[in-house]
Amino acid sequence: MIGQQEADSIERRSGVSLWRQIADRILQAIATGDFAENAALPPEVALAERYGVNRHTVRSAISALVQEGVLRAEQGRGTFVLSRKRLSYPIGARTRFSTGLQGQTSERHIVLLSSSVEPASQRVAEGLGLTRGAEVIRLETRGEADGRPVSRAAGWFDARRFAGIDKAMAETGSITASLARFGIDDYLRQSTVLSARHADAADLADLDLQPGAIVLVTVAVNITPDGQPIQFSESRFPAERVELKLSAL
Amino acid sequence: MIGQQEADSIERRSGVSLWRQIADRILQAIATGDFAENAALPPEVALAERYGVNRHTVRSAISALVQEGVLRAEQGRGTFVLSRKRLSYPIGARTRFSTGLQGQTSERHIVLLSSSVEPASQRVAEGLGLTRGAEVIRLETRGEADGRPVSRAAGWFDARRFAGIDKAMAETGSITASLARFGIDDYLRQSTVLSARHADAADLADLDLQPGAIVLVTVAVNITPDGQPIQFSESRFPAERVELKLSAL
DNA sequence: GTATATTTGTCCGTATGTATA
DNA sequence: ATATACATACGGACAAATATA
Repeated sequence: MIGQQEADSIERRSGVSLWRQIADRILQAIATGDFAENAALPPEVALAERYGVNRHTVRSAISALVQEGVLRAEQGRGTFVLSRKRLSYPIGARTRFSTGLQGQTSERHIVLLSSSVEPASQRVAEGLGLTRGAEVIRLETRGEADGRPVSRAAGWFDARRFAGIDKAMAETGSITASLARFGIDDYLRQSTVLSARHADAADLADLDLQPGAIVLVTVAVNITPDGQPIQFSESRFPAERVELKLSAL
Repeated sequence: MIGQQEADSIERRSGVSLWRQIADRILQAIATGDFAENAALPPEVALAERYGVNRHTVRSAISALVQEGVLRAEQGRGTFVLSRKRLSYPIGARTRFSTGLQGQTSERHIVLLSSSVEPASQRVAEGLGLTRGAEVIRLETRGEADGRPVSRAAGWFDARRFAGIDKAMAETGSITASLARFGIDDYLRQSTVLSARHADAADLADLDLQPGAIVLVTVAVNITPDGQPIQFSESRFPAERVELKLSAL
């Protein structure tokens, strides 16, 4: 026999593009365990030879699977099979970062990335019941669990009522604890709007994602039990690592 | 002057790849209105000449923007700028398709695509409080608004309690009306788990999407007011057309 | 620490296929 | 039918990041 022929070989002019056939073969290999989770795929040139195509054709297949969140390619290192387990992040009347992930991770915390004072944009002003342009404090945070980023959030607060919350946040590492310093013992989620999109450049950097990754985006308003809006927020979650579990609001 | 030089020309060996620079230029052109919504972009060869690169480099840029949900390429026709308005689909204690979209669309309805009887899988059985393998009726539906698909759902019901719900659904075009025939006047959303992923081949066909599109996925259980589970469902929403608005559960 | 090899990323050019106008 | 425009595939060259000797 001259030349190894695989049982389920790729076919030219079959109506299905070569790169798609190769991508499906790789998916199959992952499903059957031929390529284990977190394991490195053979180099592109090796795959090209195995499937009898040009390296660029293999690259198209890999590129598609990177987009689909199955693989991760790292220049100079290799291409790896991603793991598929997700954290379940609860969203409900009392959405809190740390307590929500309890039991799912051995460690979790919030890092304050930056804070600033700025005039309220239209949507922030609406959410907080302020006039547009009123001063608000903006806190940029990242949530991490077991060393991996699981959320990236911007929170806005009325600068007059919550002057110094940036300092409180830096010291406590907790929104809940920071609000407590201002006499807020309890707060509720008033509204949440949820969407999904591809990660932009900032998301990629903040959440350590690969181009093509998906982020879940929540835009929310928190209020006191008696109905005063206290926080407007936009959060982004890497869809490959997090799912959102809606509980009673 | 030999050769037109644009003010903000693309730069080689600037650290940013040519295709990314071109993608950003296209984004900018859309933002400034140079390329209007739903308008066709110039052909690839024209863009290649405009930016002084090979056609493949333009293709890389376009490909990235298609992935990002900004453009839509149609073989033989052209490449088009997508519109960015989204429907806001409410999810809450009483999530209903038709009433939820009222006011946002002039027309909306549910199409029953298929129905079948099958043994309950593990997760369906758990959701409905049945034993695994118990007979369940599965309804496949698509929600459409103003002629465009906005959701694709599979719903499972206990086959003994809801025998004939497939027929009811075909006649009424409404889950709520169908359940009413079985004496269910009201039902509540017990749980919802939300995730996002790239559309697979079935999603692309069902929802009329382009490869690389994102779908929001909800897995939910509906119960009667006294707590009996009646429906397990998995719904997929095209993220480019729908956002989810969480209301009180 | 440095050179070398490995591996993925970018860009070009060419040819051909396929869908649409 | 013909032309247009996007899609696929190949081949080559070099750059950039990483791993290894």
